[in-house]
Amino acid sequence: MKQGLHYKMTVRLLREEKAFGPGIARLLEEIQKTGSMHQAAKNMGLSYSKAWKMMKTAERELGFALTERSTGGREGGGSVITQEGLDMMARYKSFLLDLEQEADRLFRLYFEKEGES
Amino acid sequence: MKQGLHYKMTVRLLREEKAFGPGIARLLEEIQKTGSMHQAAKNMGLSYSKAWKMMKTAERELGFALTERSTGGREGGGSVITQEGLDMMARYKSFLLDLEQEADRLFRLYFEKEGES
DNA sequence: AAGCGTTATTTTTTATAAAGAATAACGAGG
DNA sequence: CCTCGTTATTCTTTATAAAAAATAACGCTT
Repeated sequence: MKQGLHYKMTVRLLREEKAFGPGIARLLEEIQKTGSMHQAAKNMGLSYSKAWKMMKTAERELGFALTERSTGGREGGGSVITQEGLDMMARYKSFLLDLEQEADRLFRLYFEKEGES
Repeated sequence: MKQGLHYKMTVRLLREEKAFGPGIARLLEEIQKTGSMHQAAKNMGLSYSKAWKMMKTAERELGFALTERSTGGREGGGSVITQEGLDMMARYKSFLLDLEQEADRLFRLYFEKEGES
């Protein structure tokens, strides 16, 4: 099938550097599911070291922890999302969802209507 | 000054590959100003070879020419935007402008209001 | 004490993107 | 026929990003 013209939008939050975007959002979702940053990275086809750096940068830029992480123990440890992390996830998701709705509308308006007056 | 939290949005049009985005949009603007793809690339700190590839890819994906380009002549040749190119520029710009307005509103709503009920 | 699977961190390797260099063609004008 | 500043194209080099590898620490369980 021949692909039609479409759009792709990405939204990132920044302070001095990248603080929150699609990558960290997805990572947090996977952490919620798995309880582990290691498994989360694996699930999204991302190297653990990259995931760890993303998390570190995001938390530094935001100024608060997105996850509470612990090492050791029977299961080796794990990660849980903090309350502030959950809050960020929710805000970002809402922001994106609402914006996508408008983007869809505008794309149709400017690229698919073909001036039917 | 310490940078506050803000957002950055990018919007691209695609078919199979990238067809139109901020790069090609800026390039076309500079071509309009200068009449030359060479000078346009230079103005935006882009290598000519990269600019040329962008143009080639964009036109192949869109299926029509964004610029009419000519070599030779006293001034060496140059590039002018086609009618369809102007049309794309206008649509993309409007799309982005309208969308940014909504994004600003939503960013304030979800990240700056802090729930004053 | 040993094992487990995690987080933490740095270093090395690989992959990808862009820049840069090099060459040719073009065509009006001198 | 020579010059000029473009476009056109490919190849090589450099820069950047990500992956991969290698250790270590951790703390619960056996």
